Amino acid sequence: MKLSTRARYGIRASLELACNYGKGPLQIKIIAQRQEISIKYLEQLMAILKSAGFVRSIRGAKGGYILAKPPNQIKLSHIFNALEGPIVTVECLESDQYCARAADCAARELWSQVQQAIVGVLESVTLADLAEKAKSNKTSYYQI
Amino acid sequence: MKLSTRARYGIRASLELACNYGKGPLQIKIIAQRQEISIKYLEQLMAILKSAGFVRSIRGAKGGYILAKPPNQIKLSHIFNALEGPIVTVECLESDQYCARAADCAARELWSQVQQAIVGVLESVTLADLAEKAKSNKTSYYQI
DNA sequence: TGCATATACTACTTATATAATAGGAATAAT
DNA sequence: ATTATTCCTATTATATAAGTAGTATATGCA
Repeated sequence: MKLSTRARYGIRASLELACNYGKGPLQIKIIAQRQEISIKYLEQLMAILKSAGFVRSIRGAKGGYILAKPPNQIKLSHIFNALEGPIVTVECLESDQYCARAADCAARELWSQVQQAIVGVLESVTLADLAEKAKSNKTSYYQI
Repeated sequence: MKLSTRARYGIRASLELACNYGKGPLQIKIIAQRQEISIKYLEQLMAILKSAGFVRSIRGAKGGYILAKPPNQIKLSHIFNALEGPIVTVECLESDQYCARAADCAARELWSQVQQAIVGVLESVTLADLAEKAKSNKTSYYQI
């Protein structure tokens, strides 16, 4: 039950952008260096975040990425969802029709509770919350 | 963020055993049939659960598997842990020494919260709880 | 205009884990 | 003996993650 690097890197990159909000574009190169992520790999993650509407890109010299919305309007659940797909612990939770036994399934209820717990946390935190915490921490590191 | 079949199948199999508790051994064949799991694959999962001490096996004709402890003494977190390894959303949570920035890392805090949420649910439910729910549900299906 | 700096796009590669499948050995009941 | 069961080990297929690579396109600035 480990998270993929997609979600981890993507959220760390978004956090960099949140901390840089209002200060102009931030280059992939810089983010990759600070967060120790492969530039080429991060490119792909940024493309995902861009097509999901969370970031805007500015091409060419002095270009880079900026958040498309204020950090306090971006919930972690949104970013997570864009990078890893919907938070679904088991497929049968996606639809009542998936399995004939869904209505009476005790295991399904369990996974539903787990899923709700995860969603609950990610829904309750915005990029602004995270950025504030990162900035208030001594060394301003926010890596994983 | 999907669970592996290991955890899903393994918990459903354990639930079968919990529902059969006190009624003698239950054969893999039966469990596999009820839960629509490959017999050979389930064999391997039961081996894991056995070496983790949750089930006992009785070999030979009329043999099968029984829970090694009463269902109310087996938390779902224990079974999950045996099948999927420790519930750790990111590696850096396993030790403070993993990453120099751990102490001040905002992202790490987030994943820690998510992890706690998951663990919280799985710690709060026992096999007995699940079995009771399964039995009280109309059709006695507890699949997925 | 030309050069340096960025992102954009697409394809490829590699490693790893999951999810089985298969065959036969060992054990126990009748 | 025969049948039913678990036990053990090896193999394989598939998917996904994670990263690498190369080239095209856009922009700022001297």
